[in-house]
Amino acid sequence: MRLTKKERQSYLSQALEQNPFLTDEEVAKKFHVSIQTIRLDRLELGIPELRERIKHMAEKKFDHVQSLSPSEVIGEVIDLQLHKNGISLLEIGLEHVFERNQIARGHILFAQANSLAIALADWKVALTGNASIRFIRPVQLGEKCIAFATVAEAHDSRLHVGVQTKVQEEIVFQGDFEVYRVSDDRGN
Amino acid sequence: MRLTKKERQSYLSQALEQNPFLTDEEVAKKFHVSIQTIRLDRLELGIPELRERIKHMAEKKFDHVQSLSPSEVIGEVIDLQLHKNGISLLEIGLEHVFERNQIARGHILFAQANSLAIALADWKVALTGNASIRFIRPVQLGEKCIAFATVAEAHDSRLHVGVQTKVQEEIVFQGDFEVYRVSDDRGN
DNA sequence: CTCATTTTAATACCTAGTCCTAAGTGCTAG
DNA sequence: CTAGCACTTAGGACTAGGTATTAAAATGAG
Repeated sequence: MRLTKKERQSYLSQALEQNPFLTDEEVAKKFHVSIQTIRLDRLELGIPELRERIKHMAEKKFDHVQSLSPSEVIGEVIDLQLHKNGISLLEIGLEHVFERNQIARGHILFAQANSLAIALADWKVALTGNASIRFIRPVQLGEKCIAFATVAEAHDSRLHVGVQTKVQEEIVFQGDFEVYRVSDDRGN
Repeated sequence: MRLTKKERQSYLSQALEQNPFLTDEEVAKKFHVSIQTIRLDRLELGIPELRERIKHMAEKKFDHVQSLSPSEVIGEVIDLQLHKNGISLLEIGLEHVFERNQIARGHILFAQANSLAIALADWKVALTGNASIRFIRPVQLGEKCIAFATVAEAHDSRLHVGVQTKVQEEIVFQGDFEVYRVSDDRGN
């Protein structure tokens, strides 16, 4: 016997995570055991069969594509009063962090704040002009960031928005954004 | 007979595009024809079976996730002298722009500059502290952004980096980043 | 040696198909 | 009216990649 049951099962879940397209037969050969053993393993580990795995992936992708294109909205706007204030929520996931240390990349927090600031402007086309920002403490994987934006100054075609992002009452990010309006067909 | 063959086939491809998870049986009921008819239709239209459709979707998603996690590297670093200067290239694609007007979202340019600034620091863990930035002109879909970063000040654990992003000699973005070092196990 | 765990085997069944042959339906042109 | 054609439906055989169940081996530990 090569591996113990536990070892095999741990390798199995790894392998399927890395390549979900493997059939039971293929992994069975890899581990030099019978198909049935692999199936028992999957059963115990609660890993669904190939087709279900694939289906779930496809469903996720489908949801994703339907709901938000990757860069379109970072964070979920949960409250918004145009030209006044807004709140956006973002849970830091694996796709947001440095692999090495599980700390959220700066531009993710920036993107959340920036998106919110732009959403505050009730203009067809709004862009960011200047911004000055401060990353106060690193944000870890899994933390929920709540960005609070308030309009400090409002002009015809310019908005000054202050954004504070907190994790559990603790400020982690602060930024001032100057958002300006574009006259539709390109402008500025 | 409800629909002609052509009509049915056109609705069929539409329906499957909109919801690729439909089985032949389900659409057969929808169109009040037999399963065989639907299968003939798919054959003629070159539409693969449910499982293949789903698999292809999953594969696409998989490729995506494998190649670049959306936030990991924004822009391609083409030149880098640690603690001195660096250059990064980014071609604005569909995934970077507002749908409405094909202008690159601010945080994309920020992300490119931020990634480059952090790459300049030869530290295991480097994070952005403060930054002040200026979006000088909107960047359109398809434009190639070249970010030039130079270190203005270098201390033990802090780096001041200036970044200028240009599209064909024209400055579109400017930022000053303060990058700081973290003593490995979390720190700061 | 014996007992429990682990592994393998064998069988029936499932879904969502493919591929193939055959037969039925509806309409049109001679 | 009927032969011919396009279209539709039906049926059977086979497929992959399983589930679920039962049963028999193999193996290791006490």
